[in-house]
Amino acid sequence: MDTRNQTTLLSEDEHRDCRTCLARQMSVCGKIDQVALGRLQAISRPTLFTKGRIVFEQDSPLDHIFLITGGMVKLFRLLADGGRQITGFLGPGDLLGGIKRSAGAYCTAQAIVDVTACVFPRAGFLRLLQEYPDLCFSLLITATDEIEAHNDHIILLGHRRVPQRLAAFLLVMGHRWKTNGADGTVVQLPMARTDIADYLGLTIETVSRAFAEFKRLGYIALPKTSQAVLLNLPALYELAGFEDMPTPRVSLGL
Amino acid sequence: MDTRNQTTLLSEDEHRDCRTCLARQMSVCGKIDQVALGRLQAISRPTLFTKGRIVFEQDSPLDHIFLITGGMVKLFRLLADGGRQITGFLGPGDLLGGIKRSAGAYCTAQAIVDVTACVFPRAGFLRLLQEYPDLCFSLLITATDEIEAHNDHIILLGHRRVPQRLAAFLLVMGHRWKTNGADGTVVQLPMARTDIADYLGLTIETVSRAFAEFKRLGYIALPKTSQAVLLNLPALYELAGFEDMPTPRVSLGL
DNA sequence: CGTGATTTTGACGACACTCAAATAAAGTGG
DNA sequence: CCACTTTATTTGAGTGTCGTCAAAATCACG
Repeated sequence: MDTRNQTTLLSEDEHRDCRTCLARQMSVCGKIDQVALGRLQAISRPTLFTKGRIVFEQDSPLDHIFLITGGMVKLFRLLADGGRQITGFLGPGDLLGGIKRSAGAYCTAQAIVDVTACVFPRAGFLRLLQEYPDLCFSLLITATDEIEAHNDHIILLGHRRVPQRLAAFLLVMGHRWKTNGADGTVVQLPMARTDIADYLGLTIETVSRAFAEFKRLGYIALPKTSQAVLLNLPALYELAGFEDMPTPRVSLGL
Repeated sequence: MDTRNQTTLLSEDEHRDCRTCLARQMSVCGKIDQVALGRLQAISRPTLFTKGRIVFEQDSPLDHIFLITGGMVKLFRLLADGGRQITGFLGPGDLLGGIKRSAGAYCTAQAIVDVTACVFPRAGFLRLLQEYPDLCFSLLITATDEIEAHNDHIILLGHRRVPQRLAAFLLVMGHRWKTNGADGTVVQLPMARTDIADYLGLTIETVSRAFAEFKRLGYIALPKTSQAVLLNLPALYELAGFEDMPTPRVSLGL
């Protein structure tokens, strides 16, 4: 995969004003007053990360904070034994970067499609955090939301078998990345099978077989490998163990 | 197990002043100024939860916040299929409760030994959070620490086999609950095998077999079922995949 | 259209789960 | 304090799910 430095600043006309930003309505910057928002925008640099680009790398310094406005990023940690655990897929509205630490990122962040993000210098962002308690509180809520999401993932890995894991994955993906107008039954899967496997704690073969089984049962269709159509939502909900979908939230990547 | 209401306020002489509290040096209350600390102590009710007592229950309102000063609590979530995932074991310095929500606790918290805790009314605690940004920021750091700890747990469940999981569990337990003077080679295990199993995503039989195998290999000794002595730390570190132990931190339970 | 990477399918084996029984520990009442 | 009950843990035997290894098919890209 191409991981060359393909970071570019977006030109002025591409740099939408915060007031018209789609990500804002769901993210932390949508929960602060005009003054704080102005200060935030003043230190932000809208940036494009092309597909495959490493946003930041595990164990390397983290001097920036990123607020994703478009595209998708995967977070993963490489293990000593050569394994790889993907800890999350992040999209519009999600925050990632050095909120906690300026050195030794816990994991690597990589764009799986072209990604646009507001980039803040860590120092400036933390200064705003001190000046605007609302922003700090908003981040605290985001962080506790993230802990809850991680708890769901822990349950998935600790107590669910293959079909249950894939069903939950498809439903969450369809729900969180619902594109305007879509009802969540057409799920875009921009990540590779390897990524899904490493996210669900499985092998690619097992993931592939699970997809095939879902097709055979008529639960889904796969017009493309990167696109699933959910044909039997009740069955998938049943498998995933969802009574109702979790309320929309934003993630906080480290 | 006895889960009757055995909550009692500690008498005045048992209620140690914050200035002499052992938990304070590691917890959030150790990172705020004297004024904020005074306000915090003013609304705190030191409370005893006897062994087996439910501190709060999954899906029930959460009108309090708890700061553990002694003992150990387990957090778990009951699943629709009858399963149970333990998401964490909390001890002195750890926070739990309704920081995010006043209704619908994510999981149940239960004392596995007698537990002492400072109990704060949620409303009052949140008010202090707004008035003292330092406290809010301190909690944010605690929350991001917790996210990182959950990431470790996700890796454990997603990519580790049985011996690796148990080795990691024993080392973390020995490290985090190190009693004064001890070097972390004598590990207290106040939780049942079932709890360890549900924490590590295994069955009790598998956990028991793993303990037996570690004994056979001379890695550990089990003077009592609730106490392990680590005899071969290098081997356990190797298995757990730890280069060095994570730095001490406090947890944040929801 | 051809090349390389990704995904799918197949055969086989191992690790961890299930079921079942024995042993050990903890709690209870005389 | 001891016999008894109950609960927790250990040990054993057999099974199934998912991982491993290998090859074929499909997809992406120039």
